[in-house]
Amino acid sequence: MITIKDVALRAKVSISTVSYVLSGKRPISEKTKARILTVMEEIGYQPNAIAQGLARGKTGIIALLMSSTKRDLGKTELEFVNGAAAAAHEAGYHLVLWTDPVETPSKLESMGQRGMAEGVLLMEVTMHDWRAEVLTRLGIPCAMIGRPSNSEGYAWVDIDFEATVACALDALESAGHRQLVLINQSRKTFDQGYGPAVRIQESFMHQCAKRGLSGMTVFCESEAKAGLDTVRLILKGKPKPTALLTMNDPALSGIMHGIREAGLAVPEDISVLALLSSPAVADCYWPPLSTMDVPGAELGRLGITRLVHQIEAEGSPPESATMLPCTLSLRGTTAQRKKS
Amino acid sequence: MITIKDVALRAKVSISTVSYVLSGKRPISEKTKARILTVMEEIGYQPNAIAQGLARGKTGIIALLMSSTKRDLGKTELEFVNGAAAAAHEAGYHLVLWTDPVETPSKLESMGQRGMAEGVLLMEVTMHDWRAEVLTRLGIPCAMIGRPSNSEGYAWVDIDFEATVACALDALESAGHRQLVLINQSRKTFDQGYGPAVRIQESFMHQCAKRGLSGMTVFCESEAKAGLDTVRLILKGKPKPTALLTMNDPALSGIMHGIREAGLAVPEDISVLALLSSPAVADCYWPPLSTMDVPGAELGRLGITRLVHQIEAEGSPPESATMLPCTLSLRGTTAQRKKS
DNA sequence: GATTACAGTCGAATCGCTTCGATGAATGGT
DNA sequence: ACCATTCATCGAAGCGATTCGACTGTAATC
Repeated sequence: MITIKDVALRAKVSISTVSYVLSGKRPISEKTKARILTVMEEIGYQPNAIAQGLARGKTGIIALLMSSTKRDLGKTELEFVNGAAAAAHEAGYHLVLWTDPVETPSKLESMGQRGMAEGVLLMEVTMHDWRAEVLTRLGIPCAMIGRPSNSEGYAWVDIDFEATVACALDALESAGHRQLVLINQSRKTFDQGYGPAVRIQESFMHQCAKRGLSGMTVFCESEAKAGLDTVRLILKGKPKPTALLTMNDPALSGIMHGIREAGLAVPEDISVLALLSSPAVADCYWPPLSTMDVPGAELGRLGITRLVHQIEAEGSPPESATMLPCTLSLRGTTAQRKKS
Repeated sequence: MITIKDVALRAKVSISTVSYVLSGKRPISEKTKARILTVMEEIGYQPNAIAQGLARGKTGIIALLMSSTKRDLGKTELEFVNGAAAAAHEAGYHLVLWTDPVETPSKLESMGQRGMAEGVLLMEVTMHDWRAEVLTRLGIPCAMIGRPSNSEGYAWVDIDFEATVACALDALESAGHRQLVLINQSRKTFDQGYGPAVRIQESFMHQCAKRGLSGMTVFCESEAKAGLDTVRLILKGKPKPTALLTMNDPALSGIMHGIREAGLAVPEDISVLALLSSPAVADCYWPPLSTMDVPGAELGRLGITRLVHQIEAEGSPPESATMLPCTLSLRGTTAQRKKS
């Protein structure tokens, strides 16, 4: 391994001088600087990141903590990761993946206190998530993608669920729809306090009431079969909905099939709008789904930005929390309500 | 920060004794050991990973190098990551994501030589990938998911394309299909030497010839619209295929739609088998797609296993390279050829 | 012409831990 | 009773950087 010592020896200067050339924290004459730089080039010197980490007490590593409950990442989570990785890189940090489930505070402590990561970005945050609290107590900077019910004083970014629902309802309402059903994720997911499931449902109920729309919600396991069953039940019900909002990508195929099975056409007889989905999913269907797309990459980026702020401006309060709305993409599954 | 020194002071032993308790590399009396362990517990000591890394010259970090060409990961790549992350954790390593594009050897060198990662796992390997070569020259252990044309002497795991194609053709042939078309990815992807695109096509042509099947191949951009165009062209052609094999998930929706548009029913009139796909994608369609699923997670795990072997058994030759076949899932888009 | 001020450089301490060699005490064989 | 082991422990030297204080000239100030 080529060390700073080799450079110093060969350039006939002291180690510290080499270091100052690198950091620029003290003036070094142009002549010396040029000589040192040349030597570095010649012997291919690269400062050792670990040693730097030890010496200056910062490692340049950010941990991405995923899966408090779920084991695998989905398409959307993946976008968080992509966005976060890009942003971390731009901010000069490495991103390490912590995928091991963190069930207990002490486990989190043992991961955090080992000094590898300067900060932690939390994903899949639930309503009663304790991780940010534990980390903060340990003095480890952290930020969240998503937020717990008590998010006061923490750094986070999240989807603006209220705005997302508002946007979805605007579109549907102006197309004449009055009878709506929201197909949420499973009851279990909801009860576990999964933020999107809880907040979308809350906003939906609240806004339907305010607008005088008939809005029902149902839970549905995340798989095609469950979607089929759910939709059968819905279409058997009394006031048939003219539009379905879904929060459950894995169930979509069953849902779409169930609708057709009932002899209904999409979007002529019934509209379908997938919330918190993505273009990639939308394009799997025919007609392509109308969706409200999660700004995954942006959330990832923003999460890192917030975290880096926490790390570098220690002491100062977190930057203002940010909520990003999903963007509406009307494709082929939404239409004006049929005058029947 | 609580250091080993604090533990030593409080337990009235030397620093080295504490270290030996932790590593077990020298015998320590039960009494002393117990006392030290107690102190650690009391003051909540956690060894500093960075300092350990510096001192023993190994960091416990593995880098996952993605996106030499593509910018974002897809579903399958995602599974690699998941599998790799899990395996890395089990082997006691951290996984850091290197997402910045590595266009030049020197860029790779500068990343690698900084001593942060002990080894590198390469993803999205193309036929003429130079990264493994560069890393090997630098003495940095590496392994690949996928393989270049000259894979001799490197550690890699890959899909067994030959077996995958064989399995697919077995299924189709025994269902009476003789006229096949393979819809590959784009010509550009193929020309860039993307392994799966090249090898599947090779195997397909070769095996069709051997079996006396009529096998054509076409390129198709990775988007729904291109799929539609491609399928229109195919169905206009002379000897109409009775089965389509696809290697292009993003184009699938267009392909499926194009078939229906031509008045054909799947699977009655024409079978569709998606190669290198996944259940999640299959379930988006109706009927659910028959697929050959990539064992993504296993490949990720195996890649890490190979890499860890490289790291820990330095000098010894790489373990035998492994190829895993995709598994056939017959769902709703394949059927016996219609006797017309 | 003595004084102050920097620019430019060096040496040594430090970060938290591992590990080698040395030391002293206890054990065992004869 | 003596020498050779083995056990348990300590001190000190790294690992590869950063950074503080000190030192040496040379230029500017009064």
